[in-house]
Amino acid sequence: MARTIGSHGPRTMEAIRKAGLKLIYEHGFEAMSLRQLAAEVGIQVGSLYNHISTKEDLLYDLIRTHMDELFLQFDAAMAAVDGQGPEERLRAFVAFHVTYHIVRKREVFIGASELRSLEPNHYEDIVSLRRRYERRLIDILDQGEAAGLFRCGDAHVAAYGILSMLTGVCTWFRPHGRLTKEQVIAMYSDQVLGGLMGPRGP
Amino acid sequence: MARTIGSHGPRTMEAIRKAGLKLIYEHGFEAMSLRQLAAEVGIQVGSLYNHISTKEDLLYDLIRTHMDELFLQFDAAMAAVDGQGPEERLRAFVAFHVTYHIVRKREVFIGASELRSLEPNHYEDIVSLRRRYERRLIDILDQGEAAGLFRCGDAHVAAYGILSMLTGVCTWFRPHGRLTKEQVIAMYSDQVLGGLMGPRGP
Amino acid sequence: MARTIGSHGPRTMEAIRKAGLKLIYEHGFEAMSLRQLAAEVGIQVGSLYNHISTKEDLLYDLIRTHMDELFLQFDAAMAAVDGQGPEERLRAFVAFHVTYHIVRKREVFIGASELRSLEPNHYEDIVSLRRRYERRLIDILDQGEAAGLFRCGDAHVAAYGILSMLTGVCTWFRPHGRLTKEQVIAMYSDQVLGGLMGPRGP
Amino acid sequence: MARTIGSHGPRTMEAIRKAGLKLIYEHGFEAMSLRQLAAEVGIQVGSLYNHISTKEDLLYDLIRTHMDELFLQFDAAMAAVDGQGPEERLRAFVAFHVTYHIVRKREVFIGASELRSLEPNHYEDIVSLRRRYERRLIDILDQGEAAGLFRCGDAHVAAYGILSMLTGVCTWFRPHGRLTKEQVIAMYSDQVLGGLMGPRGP
DNA sequence: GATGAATGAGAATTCATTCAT
DNA sequence: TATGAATGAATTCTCATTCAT
Repeated sequence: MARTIGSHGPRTMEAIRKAGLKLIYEHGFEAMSLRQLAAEVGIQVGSLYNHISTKEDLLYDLIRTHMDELFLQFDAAMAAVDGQGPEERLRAFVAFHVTYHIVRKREVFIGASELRSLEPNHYEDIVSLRRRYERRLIDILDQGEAAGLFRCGDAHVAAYGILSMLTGVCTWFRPHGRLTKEQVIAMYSDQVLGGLMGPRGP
Repeated sequence: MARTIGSHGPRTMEAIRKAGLKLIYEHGFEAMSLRQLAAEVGIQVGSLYNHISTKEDLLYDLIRTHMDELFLQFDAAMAAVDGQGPEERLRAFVAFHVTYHIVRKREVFIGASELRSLEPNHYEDIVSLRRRYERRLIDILDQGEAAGLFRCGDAHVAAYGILSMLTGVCTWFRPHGRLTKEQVIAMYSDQVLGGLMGPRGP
Repeated sequence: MARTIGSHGPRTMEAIRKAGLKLIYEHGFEAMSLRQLAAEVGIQVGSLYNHISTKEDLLYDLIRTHMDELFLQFDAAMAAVDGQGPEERLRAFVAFHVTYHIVRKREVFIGASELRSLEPNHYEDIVSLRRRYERRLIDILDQGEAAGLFRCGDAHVAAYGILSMLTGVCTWFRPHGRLTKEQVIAMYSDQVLGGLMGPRGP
Repeated sequence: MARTIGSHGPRTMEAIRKAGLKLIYEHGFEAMSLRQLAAEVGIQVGSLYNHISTKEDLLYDLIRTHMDELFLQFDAAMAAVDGQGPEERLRAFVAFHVTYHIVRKREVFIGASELRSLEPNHYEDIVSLRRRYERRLIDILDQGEAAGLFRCGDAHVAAYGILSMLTGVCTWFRPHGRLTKEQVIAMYSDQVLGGLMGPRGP
């Protein structure tokens, strides 16, 4: 007998993506079995293959979609400070990055920790998108440096440091914890700005 | 850990640890098979069990050893600034943390990304060590805050941010890259100190 | 066979038979998947079942059709030498068999090598048709033996040998190769006739 | 718990080869599952992989071993007629080929019908051995033709015909059937020799 | 200590087939 | 008739682990 009633094609695919996101986040991509995934979705293992072509392909799909969304939301967020100075733009970047990494913490975590499991082509694709995103921050730092506002030392290294610091929130931030998202953003904005504009060492 | 006394026993165990470190770093713990490991060491799979009791046990051994080493070296490094002020101690912390994370980048990476694969007991053990290490930094921040030197907002969150930023070096730092380790330490020291002592936002 | 009446039904069924013939010849029946078959035809897998009832059923249909055609053409070919002597009839048999096995090499190949995959009933059906065909040759040999023309030793065994020899052409004959079909027929006629009428061993 | 008592390594491998030969002959390579094979041997499926590296590899091993044996026995058989004339050598060839194809009918059958399932490299390897074997017969025919004894028409085509005829015995010969192996050899020797030395067509 | 052969569970993937739309 | 999504059993192969030798 075929087909349980309900759950049409697109709906099933959406369920697979959702379940995949959850399970990969919780157990890691290698550790997640398609058995688990199918069970979570409520279909048979073989039925997965009506929607995905490969386990790796699901991973790529999730990460790629996340990267696309990242750029989409980034552009929207930065549009609000278009034409403004490097300080305002850096503050906007911090606010956006922290927000996105809190709201999409699972996508973000997977997108950073499971790259190893991508096929070479897919790997290259994602890595180049990540570089392009880093570049966005580096550009802001360069502008700030050019304007005599920031002292970065090295814009690339400063950017890596800032990104690492901000991205960390997806690890420890708890929605109803001691601090609100806004407080964290305020703190980290000060810390980042202070780091680039503050006093130099001994 | 199943360290067995014998003729070339310790030597073999050391080879297993070395190979395990390499393979787990390269492929991830789940993705590394004991067959690969045995091949890398140059023995048969079955022989591994004369030295380890479990695959998971090897992972725990590697991480635990790394944590012990971390504390050992931390204590040695901080002894040099014993009795000095928070700023000197924070600079010493930055220097130590960056150095360790560059030199032991594989241990550090595994110790952060493969915790998921530990048994509950082992997991708790390592996580509490990590918390204890974080605590060391938080203490410095607290002292700086108490002394009116630092404005952290929230010492825990500030510490997480600093740790994330500094730990990032194990991902991107290349020994013969554009910047030396010392330059990176100088930059990040300024950035961290500036972040805590610099101007506040709008 | 599940030939369904309809608009482009027969055309689709013909396409399925053609594609099936090709794929089974190339990969073997077990190795051919219905997915491959559907793709070759240009429809979806499920749609195949509007035309066939079973994978095995398609195989039987192909082989059975081939056997029917074999007898049809055999009768037509032998009608031309009706009433003539065993030698002429044997030459006609050789010419017919070689021709058919060159022209229909895929059907012939499948009809010999994929019998194993037929259901018991279908298997019996085809095997009995094959025996009936062999019988046609044995009859000719018997007549030649009775007429004092041939010395077969054992008509069955002689027939098996002749059939094997002639059937072999479907394996190695290439349409534009060194020899024409007519040359092969001439050679093999001589060889077969010589074998039955030639000198006896030591 | 590991290992059932008995059945050491080489013995197990021999059992696998024997069971593989039987099952592939009976069901075909594609249709034989490793489940079946393991069950026939009396071990678990996974244990097969202590002895073979791949299902295809087992097939290659069986066929390659058969080809090696074929040449070994061929050389031994032909040594007995070394230095004799083409007629004696052809009779020896017929006797050898028929005998081998009766005694090793399963190896022979597999070696002809399952080539499709070999990897390209393995396929090439076996096909070239088969060509080399055909060459042995062609050489005899060429010598007979040169000596004015045989009229082949085309030595290659004649050889293919002879090989097909003789090889056929592995399909229909039954050890305790109507004819003994010796009778079949005698008949086919006459038929082959007659075919090459007998009268030419109309 | 090392080896090689075993286990049994589990991996991803493919298969023929069904059927509501 | 065709489609797409489902089933459930089967496929080859890999895994960590055990243990007699």
